[in-house]
Amino acid sequence: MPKVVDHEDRRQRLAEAVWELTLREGLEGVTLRKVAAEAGVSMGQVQHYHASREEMVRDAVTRAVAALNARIETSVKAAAAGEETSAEVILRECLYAMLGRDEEGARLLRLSVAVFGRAVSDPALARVMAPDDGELLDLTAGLIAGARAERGKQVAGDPRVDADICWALATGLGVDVALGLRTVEAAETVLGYHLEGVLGRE
Amino acid sequence: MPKVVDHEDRRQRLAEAVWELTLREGLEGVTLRKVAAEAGVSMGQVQHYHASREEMVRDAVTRAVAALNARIETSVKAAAAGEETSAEVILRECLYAMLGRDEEGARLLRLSVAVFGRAVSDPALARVMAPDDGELLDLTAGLIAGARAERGKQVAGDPRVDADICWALATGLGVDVALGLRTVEAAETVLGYHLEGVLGRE
DNA sequence: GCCAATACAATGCGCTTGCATTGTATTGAG
DNA sequence: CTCAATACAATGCAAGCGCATTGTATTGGC
Repeated sequence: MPKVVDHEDRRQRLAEAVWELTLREGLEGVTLRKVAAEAGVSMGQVQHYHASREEMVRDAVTRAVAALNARIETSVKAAAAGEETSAEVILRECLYAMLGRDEEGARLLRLSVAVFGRAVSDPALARVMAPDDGELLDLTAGLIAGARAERGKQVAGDPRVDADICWALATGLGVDVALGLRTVEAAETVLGYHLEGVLGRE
Repeated sequence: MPKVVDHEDRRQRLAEAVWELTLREGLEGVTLRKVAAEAGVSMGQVQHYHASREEMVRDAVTRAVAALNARIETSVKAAAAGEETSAEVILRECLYAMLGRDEEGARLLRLSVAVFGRAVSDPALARVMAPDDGELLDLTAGLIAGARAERGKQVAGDPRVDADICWALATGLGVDVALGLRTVEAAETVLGYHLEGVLGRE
């Protein structure tokens, strides 16, 4: 009976306004009025789609996490579909995706770090940011094992722990990149150096 | 001519109140009134010592960074003064200090991550958080070279890059610990595993 | 055509915020 | 003792906040 609108589209637009504001002014700078202005809608509409500011932010963060996961998945598929379908290429592509090479990646990376900060004192947010239950780790461990086999070098070490380290290292480098303490290229070089050690130096 | 008070002590107490509030409610929860209440002083005193909220927060963060550096230095000296003065022991002690083993360390770690989040959209804060200009990296690189020599194993790799990786990894693990996604013990295990690879597996 | 449900828009309220202002108590120099 | 500088304490204020409320325009079912 009502005016028919695309709810998902509305929420996504609001979420993107929250992202933009968070990047520009931090999570504390996200207010109902500013989000409305940023999205170019009335404050009434914002309230209509979110019961409270807190819920609005949570929705925006949830969507950001989903977008980040989607990007990793996409980059893996893109690498796997290329002519070079070696495990090593996929592994690199997958890890580098976390360092914010392109613009959207950089935005999501900086957004993640901004949310990390708030999640320290907000368990609800921390839960939203929590990584997948080992699925990604399994995938990465498989890629590491595969890449080692490709190189034909014998390397001691549990692939799962090595995968864990790779992601933790990517996180640490990502923080530096997000804060402007390191360029993306420098971070990729460091991560590449580490991978050489993990896969067995040629 | 005036009433004589210890300015440094006043500022330090206010800074600690800011820390506590940041940990409990995030940086956005730090207000003049709350800081005054937390420190058990009047709001007038807070204003007397800080021209603005922003300057107050910056001072508190600066003091936190200094405290963190002091802790690393202390742990290095403590390790060097012990009976086991091997480079490897010092190296481990130094890196583990970043993971928040004791209570104060954990507080400073969580505080750092909280500030990271704000620093993404606040260059002035990012500058305050910026690490020392390679001094720490040089020290760590020296310890890595020393530890390798102790083990008597030939390991390929530039100690400086390896040191860089160690700290970036510690940062990544620290974020996980701060968010409660990893226990301190688990983080230490992972870091220890990485060090085995860096120093040459026995 | 009517009705009820939806999707907003507009306004208002109570509260909190950073900060300015003003008043006052304390001190050491002269 | 006087005086001026310091160290607060107390209060006030405009702005901005989240949220509640109310009004209105649009739609599809009957």
